[in-house]
Amino acid sequence: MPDHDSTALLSRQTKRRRVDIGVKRTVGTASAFFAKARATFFSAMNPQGSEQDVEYSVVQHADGEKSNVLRKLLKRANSYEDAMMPFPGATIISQLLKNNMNKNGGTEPSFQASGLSSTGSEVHQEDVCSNSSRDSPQECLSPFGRPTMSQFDVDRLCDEHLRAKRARVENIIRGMSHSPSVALRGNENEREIAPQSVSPRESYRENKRKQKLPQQQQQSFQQLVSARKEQKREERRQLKQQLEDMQKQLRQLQEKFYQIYDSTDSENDEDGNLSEDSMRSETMDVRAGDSVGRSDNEMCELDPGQFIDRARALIREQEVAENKPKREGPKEKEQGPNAFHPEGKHLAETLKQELNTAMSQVVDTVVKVFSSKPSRQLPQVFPPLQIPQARFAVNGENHNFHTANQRLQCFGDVIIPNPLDTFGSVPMPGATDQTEALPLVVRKNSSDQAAGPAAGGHHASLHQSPLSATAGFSTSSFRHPFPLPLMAYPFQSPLGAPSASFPGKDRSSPESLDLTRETTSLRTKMSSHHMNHHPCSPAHPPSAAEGLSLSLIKSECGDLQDMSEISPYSGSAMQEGLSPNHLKKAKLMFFYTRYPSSNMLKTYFSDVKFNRCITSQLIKWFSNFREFYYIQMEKYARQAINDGVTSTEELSITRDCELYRALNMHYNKANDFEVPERFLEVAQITLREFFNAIIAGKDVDPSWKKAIYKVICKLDSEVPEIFKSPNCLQELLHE
DNA sequence: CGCAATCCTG
DNA sequence: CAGGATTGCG
Repeated sequence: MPDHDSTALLSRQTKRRRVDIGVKRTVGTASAFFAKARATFFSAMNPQGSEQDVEYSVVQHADGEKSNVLRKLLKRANSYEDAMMPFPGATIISQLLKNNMNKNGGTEPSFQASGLSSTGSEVHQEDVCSNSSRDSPQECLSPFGRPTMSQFDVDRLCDEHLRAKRARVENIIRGMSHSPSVALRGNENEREIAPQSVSPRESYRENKRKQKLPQQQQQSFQQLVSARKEQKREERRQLKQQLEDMQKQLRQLQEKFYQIYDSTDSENDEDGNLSEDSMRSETMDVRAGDSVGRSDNEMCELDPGQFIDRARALIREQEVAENKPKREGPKEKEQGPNAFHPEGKHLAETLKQELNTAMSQVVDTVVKVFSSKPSRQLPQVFPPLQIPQARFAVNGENHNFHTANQRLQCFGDVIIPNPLDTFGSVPMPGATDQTEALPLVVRKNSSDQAAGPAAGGHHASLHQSPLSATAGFSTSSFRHPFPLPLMAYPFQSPLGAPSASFPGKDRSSPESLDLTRETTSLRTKMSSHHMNHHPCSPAHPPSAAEGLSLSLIKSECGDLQDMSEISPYSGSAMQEGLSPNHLKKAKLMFFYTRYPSSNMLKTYFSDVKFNRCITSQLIKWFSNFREFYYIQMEKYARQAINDGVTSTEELSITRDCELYRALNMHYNKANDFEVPERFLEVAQITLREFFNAIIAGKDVDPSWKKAIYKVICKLDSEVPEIFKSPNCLQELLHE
């Protein structure tokens, strides 16, 4: 006779007996996989990537002269950009410009992307410092809080050339009565003095100190993540605004340009005006057309393709504006104004050329950034992603909004390797489009870079600097074990958005942050495992501890092995953690498969950057699902027995039975998913198995469930293809 | 030994 | 649901 006290029975049966049902272990993290990941990883560090960076920087420097022209004109844009600092990725153009502008200050926060080429990072650091100005510590950090990691020697190589060009351009600009030349010269002085007055060593030390700053900002990561969605939209909007702003500045320049014609060539008064007018009208036309599609709303939803078109239009507009005087001038007057004024001609040509080139470059860069990722045409520094392209084809979580975000996320990734963008290399942890916070799940140490091989090898520098090397940091001062660049981004965390609280603020009650349970777990884990190693951590306010939790967790997870795993840079579109949505998806998948293999999980969670932690967690999830499932089955079976049921025929599972409701409540709480019929069948079989086993008194055997497990594990059915889509939830639940 | 499944606990 | 413990396989 079965024990009527099921509770007692259960506890009695809970002798530590492994009920391994012998389900074949599908190992997705086999060594072969490691090898693959490693290969990818190394390929990511191939010298070509680094050299490419350098080349880019050279180009960029050569363009320095152009910045001088634009510098003044864009000054306002610059201040605007400052206002936007909180929005890291948003200031692509501004940053590009700033790169150039900063040249005069002798500081070159740009090209930090070179940090990617780890090998040179240390060597270059001295350069950086030799150039960094002592009185502006901020300059060692990018506006995004990213510490300056390296500086290319090419800076100096170009210096002479740049100065010559700069002098020329400045000369030209001085001729423009309305242009303030003070700022220019001031900058120039700075540039002349600052770099040489600081010894490289001193600067280096100083630089190192400064680099610690970002670490504290790590705390903002959580909020950052939660805010990323908002940020993306804001980012996009800001970027477009900047483009517009640049347009304005360009127009102003052009106006000045024509004013000069007026003042220097009174004879050509009419001509000049005409040209200007025509230019204006044309510009206005373009703008009028533009503005139609430029409402904030539309901008948010503007898809990269459109954006490219718009950018091209911008270029065209500029070209038109600049070519007009050239053609029309000579046309209306046999000999254009230029003919009479060689200097004016020179000015015109120079300005046109430089403006055109500079502007085109900027725009092209932005466009490239926008367009490259969606097509997965990543720069060489990025190893080919193994994730199926389909993932991106399917994007569009029902809302255009999400689509845009997903692309933006790509955007964030792409700018990383772009040496032209100082801040581009700032990782965009929130670069994912998910609305959920990053759980940061960690359980065991892991060394493999499973499915994320691609994601893995992005930043050579990160990979190259072994954690062990930086581990020394993580002592009393709670320094971050990561390579410094990693800590940077939290600074500018746009967190501002959703979680109004700012990262920098100390937070006595982390819970108020709407932290996910995972986060809490992390904290727990951290305290239980790492506090010893970080004597100071207990003293830190929750905020600080929290900031570290990510890195700590990750380092634990990575176990000092594959840096790519802990690199927030890993930057691909892959999520580094499992989100609540992933959990939900897993639960729904449970309706189809109770015993998914790790490979299957990788297939169906293709948007997740798999590593051992993630794999284990997913497996654990399904283990938990099974646990609940079997417990319910056993409970229900015993209940049926107690209710006098004697035949399995009487046991059936319908959509309105208690057991089903319990299961549905657990795996499909929102009840927004139609549970497949097959699941009912399996559940019924399971129930009957339990029933029969209990009736037969098999439950006296400590491992009596094992037989049932064996049966059930064969009943897995195919998971619908739609679950392979990262956005399957939206697609499934809105059908 | 690492991994995974399960059991158990919180 | 996660962490820890236990167990057993390869």
